[in-house]
Amino acid sequence: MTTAARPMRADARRNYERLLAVARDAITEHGAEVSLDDIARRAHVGPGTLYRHFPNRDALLAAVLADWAEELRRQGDELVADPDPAGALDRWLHLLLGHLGTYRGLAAAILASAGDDESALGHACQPMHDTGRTLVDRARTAGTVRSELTAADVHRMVHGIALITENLPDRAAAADRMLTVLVAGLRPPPDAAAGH
Amino acid sequence: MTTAARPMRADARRNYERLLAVARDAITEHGAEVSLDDIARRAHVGPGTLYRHFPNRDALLAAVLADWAEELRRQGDELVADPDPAGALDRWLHLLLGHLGTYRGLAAAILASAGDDESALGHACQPMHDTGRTLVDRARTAGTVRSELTAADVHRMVHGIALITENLPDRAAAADRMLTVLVAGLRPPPDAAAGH
DNA sequence: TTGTCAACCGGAGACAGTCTCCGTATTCTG
DNA sequence: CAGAATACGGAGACTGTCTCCGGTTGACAA
Repeated sequence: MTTAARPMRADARRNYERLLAVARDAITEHGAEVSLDDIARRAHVGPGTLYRHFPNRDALLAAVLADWAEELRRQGDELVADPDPAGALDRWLHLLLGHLGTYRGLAAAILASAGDDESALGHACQPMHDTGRTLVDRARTAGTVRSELTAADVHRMVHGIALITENLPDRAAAADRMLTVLVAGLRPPPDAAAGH
Repeated sequence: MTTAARPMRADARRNYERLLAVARDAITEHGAEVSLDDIARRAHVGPGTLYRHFPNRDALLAAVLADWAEELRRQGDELVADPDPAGALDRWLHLLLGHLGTYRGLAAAILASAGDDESALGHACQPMHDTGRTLVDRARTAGTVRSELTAADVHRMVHGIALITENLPDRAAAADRMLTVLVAGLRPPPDAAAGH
């Protein structure tokens, strides 16, 4: 309909794959803010070639994260099928936080791209946001999440935890402590349903 | 002892003041990541002059934030004097979050400088961190904050909230919702002291 | 195989930002 | 007012982003 007018030329496909592989390594090693020209150099390709295949950093990130996002979507779908709203949400938040720790700078990039229709990364993360919305909404309906909270609020907070812990020496432990606080704080205050 | 070998030369003092004033405006308008060369230009001063007075962005930020930090310290001291540990901490976190919203990029800058002895900004924020530590420690001792949490954890989370809300259209409201979650989540689980 | 052309490559270079070096200018001091 | 101490400022080195376009390569038909 819109794309795939013709299969890629062989050299183009080669370069595309090579760039993707190099980018994955570079981002693993140096975080999501690694120099793009550097990736091009490491892939033995001119900057023009990189920018032709990936118009901007977001697009490259989105391509690198394709599997990542797919895995998250899959696991999210399982949780959506889980009959326990509170437990499923809890596990989802842990899952999400773990995934956000995969690369440095990832949470910041996703946060910045959220809600931007132009952003390839934003598009790539849509399933993730959808899953979150489903789980949060369901939990709120079940009364295990404060009524005033948006699904976006909750996701944003998880991203925030990833953000503020990513340079800590005891990252995982600190992130865990904070997520515990978040999960506990999500619940409505005990006397919320009592009054009136 | 260490500093103030001699009063500043008149032209130096003039430039210093002018840079500070221009920087305050620029940061208010464009956030903490505004171009330093641009600040120099606006102050009708060469980049060299700016960098002589403020060796790096942190130093400039620290100077701009001097009043800000002092005000926070003052209000923090009042809260330290408050006999109610839980209430004082609650008010402190609100206060802190409000202050962190003063300039865009502020929370990120402070977060990055925290625990760096070389950083002028880190040094400028020391009183803020001290106040936080006092209030959190006291509240934890009083049993209104989970025992596993560090004062740094709590501060970091407030910074996180500032960070993730700073570009939202309904910043203040979202920040409020999230701080409510944080404050609620800080409390130990109801059955924590019961068992055993 | 060869010719043709659309598709693709790569790198020069424009632009913006950080930060330094050092010849020149200004201020202070006696 | 002269000399010394201090400060100025801008050229420019460096890094990173991103574009433009002359030259090259691969796909396909003849």
